[in-house]
Amino acid sequence: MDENTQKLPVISDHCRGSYHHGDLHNSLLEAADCLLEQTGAAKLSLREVAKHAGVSHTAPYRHFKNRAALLEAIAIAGFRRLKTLLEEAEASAPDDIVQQLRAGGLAYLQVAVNNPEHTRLMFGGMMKEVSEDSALYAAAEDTYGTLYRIIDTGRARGVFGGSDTETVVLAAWSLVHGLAMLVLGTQKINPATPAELDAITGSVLETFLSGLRA
Amino acid sequence: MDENTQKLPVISDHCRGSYHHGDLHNSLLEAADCLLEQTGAAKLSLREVAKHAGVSHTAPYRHFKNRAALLEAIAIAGFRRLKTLLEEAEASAPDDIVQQLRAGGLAYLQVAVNNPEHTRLMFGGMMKEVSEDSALYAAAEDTYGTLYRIIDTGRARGVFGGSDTETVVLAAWSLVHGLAMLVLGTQKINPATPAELDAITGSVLETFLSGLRA
DNA sequence: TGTACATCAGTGAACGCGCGTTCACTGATGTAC
DNA sequence: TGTACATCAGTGAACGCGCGTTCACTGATGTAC
Repeated sequence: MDENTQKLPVISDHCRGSYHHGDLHNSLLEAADCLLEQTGAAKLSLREVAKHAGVSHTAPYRHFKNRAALLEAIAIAGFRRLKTLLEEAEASAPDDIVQQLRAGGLAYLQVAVNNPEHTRLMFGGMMKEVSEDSALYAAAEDTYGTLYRIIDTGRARGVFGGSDTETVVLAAWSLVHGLAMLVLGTQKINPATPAELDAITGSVLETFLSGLRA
Repeated sequence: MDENTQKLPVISDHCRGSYHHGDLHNSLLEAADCLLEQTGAAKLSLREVAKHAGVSHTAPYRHFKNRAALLEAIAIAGFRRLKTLLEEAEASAPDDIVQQLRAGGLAYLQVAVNNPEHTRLMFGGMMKEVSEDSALYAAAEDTYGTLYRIIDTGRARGVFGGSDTETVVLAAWSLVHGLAMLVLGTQKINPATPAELDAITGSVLETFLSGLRA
C-alpha cells in the first residue's frame, strides 16, 4: 500500500506536503471567488477562504492586509472582467455600434447572472468609501471609460443622438445594470435558461436602442 | 431635587419607567430603520436594535420570530413605500402618462438615494429565497402591478408603443432602478444636491421617454 | 560545490468580541366572577 | 367594586459560535562568499 500510494500522481497541481504553497495569493483569490458566490460578501470570512485554500487561517495575512483588502482585490478583478467584456463586444462588430452595445449588454447580463454576489460586491457600499487614487477606483473608471468610448464613437458617426454623451452612457449603463439587478433580486423576473435571459435582455435593449437611433 | 425631577414632563411619548413598552413592535421597526442606514443589513444586529429601542436584547423575540423576520418586515415596508410613491405620481397627472413616469422616476431616485441600505436590502439576495405566498412577495408583486397598470394604460391610450407591456415595464423599471443603484454604488455618478440628482435623473429619463413616445 | 545566513511564507495558540437564540423568571394588564 | 387568576410583554443570565487579528515561532528558499 505504501508503495502504491506513493507512486500515485499528486492530486493538486502544486507540490503536496511542501511547506510553501507556491501561489497562495492566487489560490486565495480563487477560493474567495468561489466562496463569495456561496455565502455573499457579508458572510465571506478570511478563515473560510484560508481553509478552502488548504492553509492555516493566518496565512492570508502574508498576502492581504486584511479582509477588506481581499474583497477589494476581488472587486478589482470584477471590473477588469467587465472591461474586457466590453472590449470584446467592441471588437466583435467594428462597424456596427448598435450591435456593439447589444453584444455588450447581453454579455453583461450573462456575467451578472452567473456571478450575482460579485456584482453586488462591486456595486455595493464599498465603492462609496474608496479613495480616488486606489486601484479599485481606477479599475471602475477604466470600465466606464470603455463604455464611454463606444458610445462617443457612435455619436460622432451620427449613429444615434441624445443630448450629450455622458447622459447616453449613463442611460445605457443604468438600463443594463438595472436589468441585471432586477434579474438577480426579484422572483418576478426569473429567466430559467441562458436563452430566456438573452431573449428578455434583447427585447429590453431593443426598446431602448430603437428609441436612440437617429 | 426629588420633587423637581418628579414633576418634569416625561421625555418620550410613552410612559417612562413602565414595565411594558406600549408599542415596542413599531419602536423596533423605527430603530431598525435608523440603524439599517448606519450599518447596512449585513451588520444590523437584533441586540443593537433592542438597545436603540431602550429594551433588553431579548425583548424583540416577543415581536419578531428572529432576525430575518425583522429584516423582512423592513423590506415589506419599503415596497409599500415604493407603491405609494408610484400611486402619487399617477394621481399627480391623471391625463399625462409620460409625466406620471417622470414623476415616479424622480421620486424613486430620491427615496433610493435617501435610503441606500433599504434599497439594497429590498433588492439584495433576500427576495430570491422568499416563498411565493409570503407577505414580502405580495408587497413586491403589488408594487410591480402599480407600475404595470400605469404603463399599460399609456399603451392602451396610444401614448407610446413598444412590443408589449411587460417589456416596456421591465425597461422602464430597469432604467430607473439601475440609475439608482449606480448613484448609490459609484463615485463617478455622485450628485451633491437633490437638485443635481433631479437634473441627472431627468435627462436620463428623457433619453428613454423620447424614444418611447409613439 | 559547500556553507552561513538573511529573508520570507506558513503555523498554531491565543486574545477579545459581538452575535443569535434559549430559558426560567417576573412584573403588569385585563378579564371572569 | 373587589378579588383571583390567566395571559403576555419584558428581563437577565447563560449557551455556544465563528470571527478578525496579533504574536512568537518554524521550516523552506535563495543568495553571498
